[in-house]
Amino acid sequence: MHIPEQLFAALGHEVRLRCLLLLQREGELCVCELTHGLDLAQPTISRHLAHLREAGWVEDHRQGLWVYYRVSSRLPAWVREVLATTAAGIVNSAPFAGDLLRLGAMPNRPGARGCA
Amino acid sequence: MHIPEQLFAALGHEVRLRCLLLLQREGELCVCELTHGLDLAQPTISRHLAHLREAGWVEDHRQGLWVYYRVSSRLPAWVREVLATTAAGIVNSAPFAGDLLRLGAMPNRPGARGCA
DNA sequence: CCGGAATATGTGGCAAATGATATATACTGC
DNA sequence: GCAGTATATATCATTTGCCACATATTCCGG
Repeated sequence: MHIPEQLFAALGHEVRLRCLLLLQREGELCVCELTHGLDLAQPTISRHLAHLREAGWVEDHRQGLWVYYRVSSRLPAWVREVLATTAAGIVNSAPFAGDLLRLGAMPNRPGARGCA
Repeated sequence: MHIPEQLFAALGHEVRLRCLLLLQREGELCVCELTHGLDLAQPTISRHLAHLREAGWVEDHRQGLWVYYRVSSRLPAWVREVLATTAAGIVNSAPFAGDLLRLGAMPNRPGARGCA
């Protein structure tokens, strides 16, 4: 859909904004990484990811047991620019900076490194 | 306040986004100009302007009978950039383009031209 | 002080978002 | 097919947001 006010409505919730910031920075993350990074219950993360998915801001693809999310590849240029500007503007403040630290310190991350 | 998710939540409503876009383009507008541009009831506009004011997006000042609103001068640089990017991205699509046209065609506009 | 114009706020009802918890689904390895 | 892990969805209670309408407030001119 990509309706402008729906973009901001989606960003207008702390959990979704934190998720999108991590995805914008890391490129692609599975649900358990987001759950660990934000330190929230898994259903909470899944619900907000579903919200972002239905609004068209993220895409998901399953890979075995894990479902990976990333910022949608079909966004208008101005939307990508808004996301990038926002990420740069808030990445060093709470709670976003802490999310990145927690994610970086997460043990047994799945993915390319084959730790799981 | 300028808490990121509160800023975005304020934009997450069509009426408020349309108001903010007109303000971003025109610099300063009174309530009756916004009411005419969006073609909505005055209490609707006032209510959403109050929402934007409380979120920190706009400032108002009274000048006689009219109350003028403008984009707040104390927004962080990245927020102003998000707003400018958004405005440029959506200004040519509905309903935003129509709002600008209606505002431009409004008769008896108050302000510097002293028409009222 | 009074009437009228511009703007703001109060109220009631209702739809939608949220949070916490429980449960269902999808996949892997055996 | 079974057990276990990862993820998604259902449910319920609560809160929040919104709309339409009525009314209040602020200000100006006379």
